[in-house]
Amino acid sequence: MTGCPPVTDFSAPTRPRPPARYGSRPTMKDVAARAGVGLKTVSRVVNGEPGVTAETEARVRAAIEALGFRRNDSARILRKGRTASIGLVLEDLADPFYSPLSRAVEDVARANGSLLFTGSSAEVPEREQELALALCARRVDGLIIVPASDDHRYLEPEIAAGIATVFVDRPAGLIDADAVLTDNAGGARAAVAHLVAQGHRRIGFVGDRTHIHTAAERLRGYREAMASAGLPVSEEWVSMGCTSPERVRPELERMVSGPEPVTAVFSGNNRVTVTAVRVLYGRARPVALVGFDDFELADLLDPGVTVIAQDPARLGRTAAELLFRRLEGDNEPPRRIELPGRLLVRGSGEIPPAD
Amino acid sequence: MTGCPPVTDFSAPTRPRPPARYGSRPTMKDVAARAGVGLKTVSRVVNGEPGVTAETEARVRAAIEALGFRRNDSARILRKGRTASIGLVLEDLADPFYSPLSRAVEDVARANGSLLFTGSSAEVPEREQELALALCARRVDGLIIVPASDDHRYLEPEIAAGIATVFVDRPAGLIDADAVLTDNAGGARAAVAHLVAQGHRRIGFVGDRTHIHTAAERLRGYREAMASAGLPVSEEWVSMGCTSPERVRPELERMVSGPEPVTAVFSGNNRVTVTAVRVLYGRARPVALVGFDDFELADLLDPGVTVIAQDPARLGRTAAELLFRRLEGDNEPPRRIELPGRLLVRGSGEIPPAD
DNA sequence: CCCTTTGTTGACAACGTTGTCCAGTCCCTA
DNA sequence: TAGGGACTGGACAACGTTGTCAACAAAGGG
Repeated sequence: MTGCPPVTDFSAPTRPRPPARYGSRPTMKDVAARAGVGLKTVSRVVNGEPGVTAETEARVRAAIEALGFRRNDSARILRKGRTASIGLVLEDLADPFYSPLSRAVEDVARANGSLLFTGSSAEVPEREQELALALCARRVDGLIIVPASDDHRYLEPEIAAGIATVFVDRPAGLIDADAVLTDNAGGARAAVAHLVAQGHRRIGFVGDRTHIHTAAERLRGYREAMASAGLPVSEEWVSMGCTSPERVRPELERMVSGPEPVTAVFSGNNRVTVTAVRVLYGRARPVALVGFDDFELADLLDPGVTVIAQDPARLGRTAAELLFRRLEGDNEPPRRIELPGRLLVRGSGEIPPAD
Repeated sequence: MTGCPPVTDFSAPTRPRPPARYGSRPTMKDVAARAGVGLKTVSRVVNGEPGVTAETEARVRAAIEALGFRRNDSARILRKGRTASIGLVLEDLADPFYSPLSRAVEDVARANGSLLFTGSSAEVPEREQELALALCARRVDGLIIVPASDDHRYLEPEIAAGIATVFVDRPAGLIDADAVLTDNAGGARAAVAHLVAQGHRRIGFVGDRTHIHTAAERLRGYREAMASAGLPVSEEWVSMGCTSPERVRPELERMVSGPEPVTAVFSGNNRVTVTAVRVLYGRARPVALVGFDDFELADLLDPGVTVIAQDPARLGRTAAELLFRRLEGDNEPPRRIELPGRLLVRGSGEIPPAD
């Protein structure tokens, strides 16, 4: 963050690195020559295939050790067809929400003997496409994508060619594909119903851009819950497109101090919630708050923040498991799996209406 | 977390997935045949090499489009030697501390035209080795490792064979290799000096297992700062090996209520700090707290938590940049880069001594 | 009109591995 | 001693791409 120069320690020169020529690695042929056996025999030893005398195997292993040989998996992949790797395209690797998700995907991949390519789209549709297609060119066996774009037709040839694809957190656009989502509308309904149950009648909603699927769904849930409680919704209480703290803050100020001030706010995501805490906490007239998405330390604040928690690890695990089922030959039509959200009651959502 | 079954929506069957045979993808040969040109001409078009008529190129492109061809990078890699991919071995993908670090590494990789393999060691040394060697077998061009083991001699043949390797957050064990670290001892000294400056004389330290390099360094910094302030350290005030909240809690209780109670605590990492907040906040006799590592919302608590902040994004960026310099042929002897920590004053570290 | 130059194109080997298939060797039985 | 089975080892092609090099056509100069 700051411009402080790094403290660099040029320690005493030691073993100088060899010139790092790539082709200098020994191959099976070299091992075979050194061990005085055929090429295929080395292959057999390396892959633990049967049909090699203990004595021959020992000779081969000695040669491997001596030369520092390691099998070149690129060549192996080319020959075998399967790459034993999958790709994960996230919206933003730096967002902690995706940490448990990535980890869960990795665990499932590992259990299935696969390595994991990871990349961020940074919410830029072109970058998502570029990344996904680069992974396809590497011939990953499958792809797990948190969409940043609304149009995934570019993946059709890839899917047709057999690259299994599962979307997470948001559904695919314009193609019919597997998706694992949180029940956003249901979660939003639960959040609003909870506030209604505390006696609130004027409830605000602050959310992200409408074209983002999760944001739209949560808005829908909000409206449905208000409607089914028989409560009117003033458009003054709804604010979409709040992508940064600077946009959230004035909207909230307006809602709580207008002619018909809201007594409770339902915030549409993590970032909005944090800003809402900063704005709403410590006001003379307390405002109730329920947020969508849990965040670390939400329970340490005073009062704790009541939220609808998603389970990112479970999203990731479910998606990865579905992916590997597909890779094992499951040819059922595309499936949509919705995981429930959970209401975590911590205090901020239980503040009664001020009037 | 809960055992709720997912709500599965079997939507109407649509385009049934093709049998997903891997070998079914068209190759350059197929494209060449369809376009009525030679193999190499297709290669030229795909790679944007000069020497192809506009008319021929159009024919080739049409064939590519019609067949849904995409270059097989596995084969390309085998032929060219460079994989244009690097590996990142983390201690735990699910730890949010590594999110910005991963992202920074990814950004640098992307800028250098590389893809990123990611994996977690889960702090298990064998798993770190297994993962790192698997990445080497894939012939990644380079490796960035957050060590979980104390012995990295297993990497010597790989490094000798030209796989550039940079360690982050903790140095390599028993080999001489590039490392990018935070100045842990320096940060710890700054933390303790800050508490001393507030008038504290009995300061406790709670840290992770001693064999973890960062924990040991922070302990060293604590002792050095106490010594240079001329303050004695009772061993009652020092507690290492605190890996879980359950172990931290009793240690803290003991320190603040013993015969010589500490008036301030320096907590050795993120997780310890969070537990310390839970234990220490709201006590009748307030205890000052400075933590190593920043965490989200540390400023929202009351009082805000004073910390020594690392800059994980900068750690990642620096390591990745060093790695790519090595890949470009920088053969200088291994380097150790230490980045400074920053003291963020928020309140908890400025509580004066209670007595 | 022939020779050279320039520009376009394709045949072929190579990258390092694995699958197929055949040739030995050994031992056992007839 | 010959024949057969079981086991071990190796030659060779193939995976899909790119680098090398040579062939060929068109164009330009003498």
